[in-house]
Amino acid sequence: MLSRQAIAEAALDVVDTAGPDGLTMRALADRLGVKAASLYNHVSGKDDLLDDLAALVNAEIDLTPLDDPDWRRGLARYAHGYRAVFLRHPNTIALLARRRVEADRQLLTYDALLAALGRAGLDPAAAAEAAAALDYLVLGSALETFTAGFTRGAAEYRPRHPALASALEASAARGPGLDDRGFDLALRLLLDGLAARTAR
Amino acid sequence: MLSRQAIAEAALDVVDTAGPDGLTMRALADRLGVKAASLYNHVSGKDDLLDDLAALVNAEIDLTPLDDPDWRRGLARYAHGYRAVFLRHPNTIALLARRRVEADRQLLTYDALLAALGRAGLDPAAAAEAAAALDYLVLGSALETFTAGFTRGAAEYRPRHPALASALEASAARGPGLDDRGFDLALRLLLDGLAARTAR
DNA sequence: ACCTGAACACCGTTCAAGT
DNA sequence: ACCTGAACACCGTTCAAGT
Repeated sequence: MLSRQAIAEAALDVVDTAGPDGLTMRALADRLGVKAASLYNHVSGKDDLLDDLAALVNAEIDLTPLDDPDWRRGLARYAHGYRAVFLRHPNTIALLARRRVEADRQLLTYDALLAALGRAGLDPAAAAEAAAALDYLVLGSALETFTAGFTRGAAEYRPRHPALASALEASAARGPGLDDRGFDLALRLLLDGLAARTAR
Repeated sequence: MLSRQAIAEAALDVVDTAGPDGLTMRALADRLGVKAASLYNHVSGKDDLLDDLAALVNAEIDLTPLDDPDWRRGLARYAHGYRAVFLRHPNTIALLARRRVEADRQLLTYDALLAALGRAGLDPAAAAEAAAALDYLVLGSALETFTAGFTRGAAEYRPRHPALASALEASAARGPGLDDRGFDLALRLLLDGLAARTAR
């Protein structure tokens, strides 16, 4: 009944609902109807569990857009899908950040991305830089959610931080989704720039 | 002797040397030559302490480049300085991510950035998107350090992940600093794109 | 082979007691 | 006003004991 797979899935559930700090071995065991000590028959410790969790989240990333013959459209779709995964599981980011890339699935993801960048016309060194840039953008946008940081209304910021107030106000007038628009803007400019480079 | 300021500075020291998990109230008190319970005379709890820590790290960001009459150069320098701060304190990122922006100094930072983007010719809504994009890039690049994730050599990746192996190999031939180059690339393309927009 | 109870050294936090 | 010792409910992890 209990298995690495089942444990990882339950862990993702717990993190999604209870936050990064809510993922304790005891809470996880509870969700699985078992005692904390039992988990150690299947994972060597919490660190090992987090590796499984990273693999599980990574497996949700759709790689098929990378096969799109229109590489620009493919990369845009891939990046959006990549970001959507972490927006679905925002609590995992702080938990999984700065871990080494070891899961097979994760290596596969980077390999597919780099291959796609190569087919787009970038040499391997340039592809590495572009992949890093894409990674930064996706993870940064999922990590930070610019908007959520500002808890007060524009009017409250106005007296002491007028540029901030105007920006939040003007952005709200365009509707919600400043984070999405900021990401789209950066992604578009990045892909524009890459297209200009491959054209040369 | 003991003060919020002294506690926050000691906390940054502890985080830098002992990692995010190493920052415990007991370890922090130890470094200050005091008992853990004493800290609660100055901060209301660990969460309060992390707010101070966020403000302290944010205060290291140099805002003077934003006054540069050459806005493109100014934004580039600001972004590099911003990133340098988090590269100096990488352990703080996972700790401070996804917290609301409440410290005065942090609000000031965003206000100054948005004002600079306004002077560059962006309307407030566009400035907000550009600021978000810059934020994503800086935090993502500081969070992830693309290179550090791959612990094995290119040769080891080759059989199963050839594009990854080639990219790592070609990048290493250009010298270390793939993370810096990836960030520089994304920043350049982003600023190029913004310049094209303000020109219109 | 796998689950459990009990124990270990650790957390954050509270609070009465000291000075 | 501020520091301390002791205690609380919690951690991750180990291990002998059960089945």
